[in-house]
Amino acid sequence: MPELPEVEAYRRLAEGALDRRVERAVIGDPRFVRGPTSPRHLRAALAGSWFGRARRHGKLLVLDMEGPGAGRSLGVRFGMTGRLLLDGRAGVEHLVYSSDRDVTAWDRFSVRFEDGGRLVVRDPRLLGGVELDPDESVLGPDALVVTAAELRRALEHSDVALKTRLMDQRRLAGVGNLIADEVLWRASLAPHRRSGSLTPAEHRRLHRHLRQTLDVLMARGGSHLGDLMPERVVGGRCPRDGTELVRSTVGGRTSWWCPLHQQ
DNA sequence: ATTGTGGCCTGCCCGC
DNA sequence: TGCGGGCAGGCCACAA
Repeated sequence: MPELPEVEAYRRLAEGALDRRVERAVIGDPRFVRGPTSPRHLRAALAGSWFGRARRHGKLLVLDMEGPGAGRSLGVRFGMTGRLLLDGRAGVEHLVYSSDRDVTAWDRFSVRFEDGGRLVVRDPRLLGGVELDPDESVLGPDALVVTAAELRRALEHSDVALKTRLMDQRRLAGVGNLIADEVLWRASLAPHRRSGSLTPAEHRRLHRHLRQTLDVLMARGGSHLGDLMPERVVGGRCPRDGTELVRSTVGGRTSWWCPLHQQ
């Protein structure tokens, strides 16, 4: 599913859409337009402009506009099944929990450029969305570049479960359910640990594994390519020590973890 | 302010 | 073979 590694791949793909004048935007499903802006207003804001920059903040892709719409930006969220295509090419080939089928009915939003190319957001389940001028100030530091001090500030002084806090996009932006399980497994920390209970050594360990895990998953090409992922099934075993994994719900999310080495 | 919960959305998988 | 129930989780509205 689109967590930070996928959205980063989408961002790189979207760089191929820069400096190409928009002929028109096509709203495939009005429900996909989020925020206070109407679909009609969004179309008007995009027509004739072009994107000058493709940025990523956590799981949010931000396309800064130039030309008539200079100063505005288009935010794209991919939910758990969203895919980005540019001129028919996909940013990510495979998405777990989504469908890899080529169904144009799932094209919820697209931008047609004057050169004839298209940037398409394809999302079977409509869990993503596009928003004009998304509020980025509500997002925590990006997980890919978060410093140890920032991560500690995001986690300390809280009785909430560690995993819940890691996935709170206002505290730390970019970590979703699969990556949270993978990082905690690598860092030997139990998902239900109180967020504020980490020792300085555990803070350092978690920060190191967060950065390392994101690097590994981006190199492998997806958030679903972690070492723990194949074992996130009934009867799955810890790849490190062979212990049968426990499945529980933490913060309303399905969590798999090793009861032996994650504490 | 912070935290928890339920609902949205729909393709896909499994069991009958 | 077709059918229906359950499942997946990011995000948001809402409640406490």
